[in-house]
Formats: sequence, structure tokens, C-alpha cells
Amino acid sequence: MMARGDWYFSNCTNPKRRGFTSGLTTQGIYLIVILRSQLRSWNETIGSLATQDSYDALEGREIQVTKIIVKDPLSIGGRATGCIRDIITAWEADIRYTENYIYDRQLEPGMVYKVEEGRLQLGSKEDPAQTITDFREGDEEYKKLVSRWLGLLEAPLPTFRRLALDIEVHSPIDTRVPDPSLAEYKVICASLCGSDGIRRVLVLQRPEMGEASVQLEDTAVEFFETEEDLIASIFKALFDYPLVLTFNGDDFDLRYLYNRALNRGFTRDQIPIELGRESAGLKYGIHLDLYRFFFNRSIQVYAFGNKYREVTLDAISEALLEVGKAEILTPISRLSYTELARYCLQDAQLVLDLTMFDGEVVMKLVSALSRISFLPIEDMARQGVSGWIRSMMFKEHRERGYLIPRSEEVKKAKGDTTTTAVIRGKKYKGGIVVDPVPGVHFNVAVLDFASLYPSIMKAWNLGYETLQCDHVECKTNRVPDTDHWVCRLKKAMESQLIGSLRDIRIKWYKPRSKDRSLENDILSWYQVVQNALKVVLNASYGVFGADRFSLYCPPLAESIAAIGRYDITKTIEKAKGLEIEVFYGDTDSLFLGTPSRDRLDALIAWSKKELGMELEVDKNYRYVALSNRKKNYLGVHEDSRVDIKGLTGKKRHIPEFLKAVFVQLVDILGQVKTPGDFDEARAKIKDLVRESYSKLKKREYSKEDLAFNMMIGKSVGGYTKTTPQHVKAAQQLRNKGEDVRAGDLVSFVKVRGGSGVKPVQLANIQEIDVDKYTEYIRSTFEQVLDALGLDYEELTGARKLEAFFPGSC
DNA sequence: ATCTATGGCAAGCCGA
DNA sequence: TCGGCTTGCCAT
Repeated sequence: MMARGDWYFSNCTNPKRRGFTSGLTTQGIYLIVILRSQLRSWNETIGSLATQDSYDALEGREIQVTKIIVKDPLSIGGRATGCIRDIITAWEADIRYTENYIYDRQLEPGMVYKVEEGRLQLGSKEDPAQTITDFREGDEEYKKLVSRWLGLLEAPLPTFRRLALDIEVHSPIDTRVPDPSLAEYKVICASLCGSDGIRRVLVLQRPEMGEASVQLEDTAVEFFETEEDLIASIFKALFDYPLVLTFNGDDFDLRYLYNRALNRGFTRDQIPIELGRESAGLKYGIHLDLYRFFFNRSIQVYAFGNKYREVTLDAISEALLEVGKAEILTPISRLSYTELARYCLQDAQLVLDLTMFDGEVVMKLVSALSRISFLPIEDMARQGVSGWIRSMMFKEHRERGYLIPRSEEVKKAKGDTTTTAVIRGKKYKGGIVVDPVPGVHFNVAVLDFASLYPSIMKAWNLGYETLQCDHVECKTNRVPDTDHWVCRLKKAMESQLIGSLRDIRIKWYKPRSKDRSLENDILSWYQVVQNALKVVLNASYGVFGADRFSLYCPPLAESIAAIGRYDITKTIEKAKGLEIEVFYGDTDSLFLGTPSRDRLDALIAWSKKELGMELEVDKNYRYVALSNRKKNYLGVHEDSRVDIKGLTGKKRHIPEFLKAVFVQLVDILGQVKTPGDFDEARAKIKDLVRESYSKLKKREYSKEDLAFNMMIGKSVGGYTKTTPQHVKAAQQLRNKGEDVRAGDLVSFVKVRGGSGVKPVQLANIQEIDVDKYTEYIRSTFEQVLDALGLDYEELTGARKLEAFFPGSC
């Protein structure tokens, strides 16, 4: 038996904290070991999940483990001496396990099991890795991983019976949000919306509010004479559902309810909530705080394509459901019963609907990510992508019996980076951006390396262990452009892990996510999984360069990027050798002329053979307009769809009116089929610009249309070096008593005089600085026209002599 | 107990 | 006035 502290706390750097928690995943290890220390051997089969009755009820059903709570049996203070409570959301059924039982080593969050012949079996019996040709290559470890992923991700999904909760609290001061740690004020309303169709509004009777009567369609409105009864009623519901949804319940709703209940004389036993430092959990069910989930940048950007910008219930539901919060003009505390009930109900309904829309994609996404990351839903939803990858990798370490190194150990063994970043202050050199060939190019094929960085990890056997290994014979296996080398003798765990994920995405989920012959529900599951894998794969390289990541290894990240540069550089050389024109490229993509399909095929074949990389045609453009700016282009597909990348006209912070004009510009350019068509386009663009100018001068745009919307990244006081315009606007708002915090969107217009800006709320349409705005129109258009080889001045009416006498200066 | 990485552009601030 | 620097947003 291993001595305590030898390995299982190795990620915990603070010796005083050894024996307690040091992170979610290590917590898992920690708890297992504690339990083991009370048992005899590691592999002993330990107890059973539940009673025989429970097994009978589950016979033949798939169940997914979504949450495992382990209570520390050694901790002092009278916590449960039982070891583990677990909650399983059963397939279709709503079966709960709150009995204590002893930990079964095989039971992991995310895993899917099937009860067969009275026993718990790992789900999915077929082994895809053995039967599907795409996965037949590769060693046993790789096949095992592929089987495991497919087993997990192909397992059917439970329908979570769930309840959305929202509460409203009285506040004596209109603008102040009640402090949940004090919970001084009354809970005056609560709404409960269930996936089972339940719609309830619980209202506290207040003598000053008049008659207690509210009529809402399809909704049960219940009045309570005392707050205690109301709270007890909420608690009853929280004890009933296996999954409870909130929006910011971690910080507000559940925290408030907990403390309020204590204040009102409830005992802890009566409260179904358990508070953590930064989270709130439920004794019985899973608490999914959608605010935390949607706050996650990866979710925001990759899963929802940046559709919502602010992480507020209003903005998210507006973007995803096209329904916003109920509007109220009066502060909560003074709303009539009906208004209050309606407002509160709408919030709960939106929260529920966020998990219902589009075939419940959010629940699907949550499940897929939980399965991939091996984290319970609750933990997954509260962590960033680095936490998911850490969990996934730690699980793999445990599976293989590997020691999990301390961060300093990795650093000491693997050393530092050896390249210099292009951007000052960065740790190492990243991807290459090819200088664009300015102009309009017809018939352009865009090729890219499928999942470049994960593919490199796979092809080059990269992992923190195999980089800079100790073998003499490996030192010649150099990473181009660096001083690093890679092991030839031992397989890298990360390479296999990320490689297998990459392969199932590219060879299994991606093709199926586009297969129209599949049933809608299945199709959307494939799309979700495909997307979830993309999120994880994209981050899998970056985490090694993030100093807070527990397996931080900058030379590894550097090597991956260096090989990326090598691959694309060699590919460009080869393309030129094949007499294919190269117009542009960025990190993993190349914009190529299409002389003939064979030559592209030759390039693709070459890449596979020489680099071991899968190069593929991503899309074909009818034409591409390039300026001399990198990361800026306009590409028109064969079917007239237009891709716009990096151009100011598309950026979120620019005023609505300009975006609208830009959309029209894009529309005109989408109509261009041949070089000759540009003449017509030019005339239309001219009209467009003129019209916009005149509307601007006549002040026909509203000030909201003219507003810039910029996120304020720090608190207003945090700007010490400069005071950018949006901060100036925020200062003015603050002077008016408005609360502006980091992460808020500041809307401001440019005005004449003063500091040059005003928050849109405080501005008057007459004080707009028209010149500043015309200048903005000019620069926005110029970026596009530049690329098209059109001159803005010339097009919009000569303001300069040179336009009349070209070449005279 | 969180925050995947680097490269690039536009605009504005601010000191030389 | 110029140029370096900060900031936010985007591409990959």
C-alpha cells in the first residue's frame, strides 16, 4: 500500500493543506485514497451501488452518473460518517439515490452505465474502435481511448426532469440589490417552472398591496401569509427535482434563500441547500447555474458563436430565444402583485427555456462536456476549459497509474522556451500570418489543416513527458526552429488522448453532424458533440502555455506552434513548386489559386505523406478581396454568401447605423459575379455612402444607432495608464450615480466639445460630432474598397484635387 | 480555486 | 506633431 502523501497529493503545493482538498480532481483522488486506507486493497470490489430493489427498478435502463459527492469521513465536526452520496439521473425515470454507499472505483462522473442482470455495467457494448476502419490504425492504448470516447458519447442521453427557480427580494432602497450574505429583507416572490410543465408563482401577501389576487395564464399563483411558508414551499420543490436551474443562483438566489431561512428560524436540516465558498449546491439534486455556464468564454465563443455579448439573462435570452426579460418601470419592491408575479415568472421561464430551445441543445452540450471532461455537471459548468482538460488528463493519469507531477517538477524537468514572440511580453513565438497579396482574386480555394495543433500533438508524439526526454538517442529528433527534442521510445499520454479526441471528431462526429439523412434529434446530438470536441481540442494546446494550468509546460506549447510554422511554411514552398499561387495564409490555412484540381490533390497528398498532416479544401471562393492588412478579408462563396473577417464594419463595438450600412455594402459585393460587375457595384456603393452621409448630417439616425458599445474590461478606477473614451463615458455615468462595473457594456456617442464623448443616455442628438462619424464611415469603407482596388475619395466625390488630376502630384 | 494560446488591426491617449 | 503605448476586438 502506498504511503499517504506520496503521490496522491502531488498536485497540492501547500503542505498544510495536504489531506484536505486541493482542487476538484485531486479531491477525487484524495477521497479515494482515504477510503482505500480503510480498506484492504486497491482492486477489491467494494460494496454495491444501492439496494437490490433499486437495481430491479433500473433493469435494462441506461443511467448516467452526473454527480458524486464525497464526504470526508475523517473530517471533524460531525459531518456525515457515511462515505458517499451520489445522485444518478436515470434514463427517463426519476430515481434517486440518497443512501450512503461505498465508493466504487469505476463510478466516475460522466460515465454511462447500464443495469443488466441486476448489476451495473459500463454502457455501450459494441467496440467501435475494432469495427470502424478509421480507427483501426494505432496502438492498443489509442484504440482503448477511442472506444472509451465513443462509448461515452454514443450513449443515449437522459432527459433531465428539471426546475427553474427565480426569487425576488424586497429592498428598502430601490437601486440596491439585497446582500445575500445578510439576507435582511423578505423574499416576496418566487417562480418555479418545470420541464414537466409546472408553472408556479409563489407570492408573499403584504398588507399594503391590496387584494391578494393575480390571474396568469396556465400558471398557479399561490399566496402565502408568512414568508416562512413561502420559503418552505420553495424548499419542498427543491427537494423534489433532480436538477434545478438558476441564473446566478450560486451568488444570489440559493445563497439568499439559505441565509434567509436561517434568519427565519429554519434548521439546517430543513434547508435543501448547501453553500460553498463560490457556489451553492443542493442536498438532493444538481444545481446548474446557467449564469456560470454562459459566462464561460469557450461556451460564449465556440458553442454559441458569440451570439450573446453581455452575460445577462436579458441579453442571452434575447440572443438565443428572441425573448427578453419582462420590462418593468417600477422598482421590484413597489410592483403590484400582478406585475411582480409576471416579471418573476418570466425570469424563471426564460431560465427553463434556455435549456429547452432547439431540441434542448444546452442540456445536450452540458452532458457532452461533462462526459468529455469527466466532471460532474455542476463542476463542469463552473469551470473554464482549462479545468475540464485538467480533469480529463488527471483521470488519464490515474487510469494508467501515472504520478501527477507538481507544476514545479514539470518546469524544472522541461525548462523554458527558446523562441522570441513577435508580440512583446509573450512567452514564445506563435503562428505565421502570410502577407496577403492585395487585390481581387477570382477562384480561390481555401485549404486548411484539420485541427492543426491537436494533429501535431498526435503526429509528433507530443506530451510534457516526451518532450526533452532523458534518452540520448532521442536528442536528434528535433523540433524545427527550437532547441527541443521529442522522445522516440515512449508514447505520450497527451498525444494519445488529444489525438483520439481529434480523430473521433474529424472521422466520426464532424461528417455525421452534416448528414441530413439522420433523425433530427440524433443529428443535433452529433452537432453538439462535434462542437464540444472543438472547444476542448482548440484549448488543448493553449493550456500548456497557461501558467495557471497544472501541467503548464511552455516548451511544449512552443514546440506545437513551431511545428505548425514548419508545416505551413513547407506547404507554401511545395505549393509554389507546383505552381499554385498563394494569396494569403494564417496559422493553419492557405488561400490558393485553383489552376486545376489535380495540383491541389497533389499538394494534399504530399502533406499527408511528408508531414503526416491532413490538409483539406475548406471552401472555395468565387472571389476574395485582400488588402495589405493581415487578418482582414472579404470572400464571396460560389453561392454569393459573403465571409467577412476582421473588417471594422463587422466589429461589435461600432455603431449600429454603420453596421447596417456595412451590411448593404456586403450585399452589393455579394452580387458581383465577374470582374466586369464591379462597375455596377461601384455606382451602388457610391449611392450608399452618399445616403448615409446625408442622413448623418440631417440627424436622421437616432443616438442609439450612433452609439459605440464597448466592454469595460476593468473597474473604472483600474485605468491608470490612459483614459480611453468608453472609460470617460463610464466616469460620467458614475458621476450620475450609475453603477458601472468591469464587464459592462458602455454605450457612448461622440460629441463636439467637452471630453468628446457622452454616454448615450446623457447625450442629445444635436451635439453629435458629425465629422467624427463621417470619418468613421470613411475608414470603415476604405478597408473594403482598398481591397477591391477602389479609391474612396474618387468614388464618393472628389474632395481633393488629386482625384480630378490623377498623377499630377 | 480562476484565466487556453499568440498575432494583428484601429483608435485614442499622452509624453517627448 | 510624432510615435510608443494601451485598449478592445478579432483571426486562428
